[in-house]
Amino acid sequence: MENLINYLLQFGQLDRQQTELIKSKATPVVLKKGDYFSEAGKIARQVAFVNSGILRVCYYNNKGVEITRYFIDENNFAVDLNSFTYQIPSSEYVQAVTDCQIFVFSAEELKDLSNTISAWNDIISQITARSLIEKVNRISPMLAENAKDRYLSFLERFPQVANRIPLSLLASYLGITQSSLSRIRKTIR
Amino acid sequence: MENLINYLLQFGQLDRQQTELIKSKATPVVLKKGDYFSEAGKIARQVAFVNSGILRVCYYNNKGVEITRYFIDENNFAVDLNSFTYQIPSSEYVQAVTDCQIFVFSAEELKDLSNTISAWNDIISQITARSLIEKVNRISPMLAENAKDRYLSFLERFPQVANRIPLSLLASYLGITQSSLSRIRKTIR
DNA sequence: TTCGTTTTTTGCCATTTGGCAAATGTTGTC
DNA sequence: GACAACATTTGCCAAATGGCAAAAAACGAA
Repeated sequence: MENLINYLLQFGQLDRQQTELIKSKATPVVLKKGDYFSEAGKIARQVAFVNSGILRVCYYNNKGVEITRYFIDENNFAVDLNSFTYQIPSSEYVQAVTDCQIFVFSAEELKDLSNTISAWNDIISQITARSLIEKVNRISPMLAENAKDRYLSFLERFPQVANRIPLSLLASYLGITQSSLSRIRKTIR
Repeated sequence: MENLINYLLQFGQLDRQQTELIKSKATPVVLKKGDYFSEAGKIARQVAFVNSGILRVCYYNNKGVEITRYFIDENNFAVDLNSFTYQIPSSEYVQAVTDCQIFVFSAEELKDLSNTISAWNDIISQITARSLIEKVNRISPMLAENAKDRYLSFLERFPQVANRIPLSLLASYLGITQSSLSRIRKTIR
């Protein structure tokens, strides 16, 4: 769980006792490709830290088409914030794109950590803000780009992700059809 | 400043003394259409609460084209979070789209509030998270929609904004050219 | 009102992307 | 290896959007 601890230490000080406590609360879980970590319609009761593998967040739009909102790769937290924070039913799925190892925290465990570790809330809100800012910064420029540039930007930013996910999901993330993405790939080779 | 106080009260309890303190820290500022609240290259040192009018956040992409990332209308905070939080030079502009009245807080004033009002940090991180989630939720589905649907969604969500901003800026927000947006409008009338 | 400036609309054509279905390629299992 | 299941590529054509420049409309100042 060193990845998790190192990640947290970026955002604040934690002594040995505190990191041990955090480790003791983290439950390792293995997800097989295709498994869901959380599902639309249910209330998210857990937070995950991705230790290895790739998750994606997706939903079905009003035309019934499945849309991939974003991918979550190693050393990032995955949580349906809306659902988890306000304990309301989720509108999206969190699914394993590859086999994954994740560390799971329940709401109660997080509460315990919050009560025991004074810096915890601050660390968590920093992580929350940073990861949301990242999402906005990632998605926002895409609107102004054409499909090819969106694909190239993705390759540049996530070279290690692009070749581990099926083309259909990447196309859905980029907001284009898979045939278009396939054609774009051809023009690049 | 009742708008500001009511907005804050959504996120936590504040007694009379605390709300008076907050009001005493807020500096009213008037921006004329076109004025900048903050600029790329500079470090954001202030946070604004929009009391009336509309701001927009924009930047120039690698082709030199001006892109409008989002609009901020009444009863929302405006801040370049990246720049303000980490005190690094900003990469974007915050500009008044219409004449605006805003209430401004400096970093020092916020610090004072944080030191005096125990609930303050919690309120601020809730506001931060909620407004970021909103941005993500707003932008994210747009990628999967065509231009007409993006426009219709915008109208539905911000009917009171659409007719106060120039078509060119809205087009840039929607990720299309202004001629396209003009044509889309025609098909709707 | 009138003139000059800015914003929006329109025409024309090129380019991009989508839709659909068939063909091809890939992978894992027996 | 042979097969089934799944993923990717391709062909064909239609629809959506862009680029550019001119026309029309709206706006603001004198």
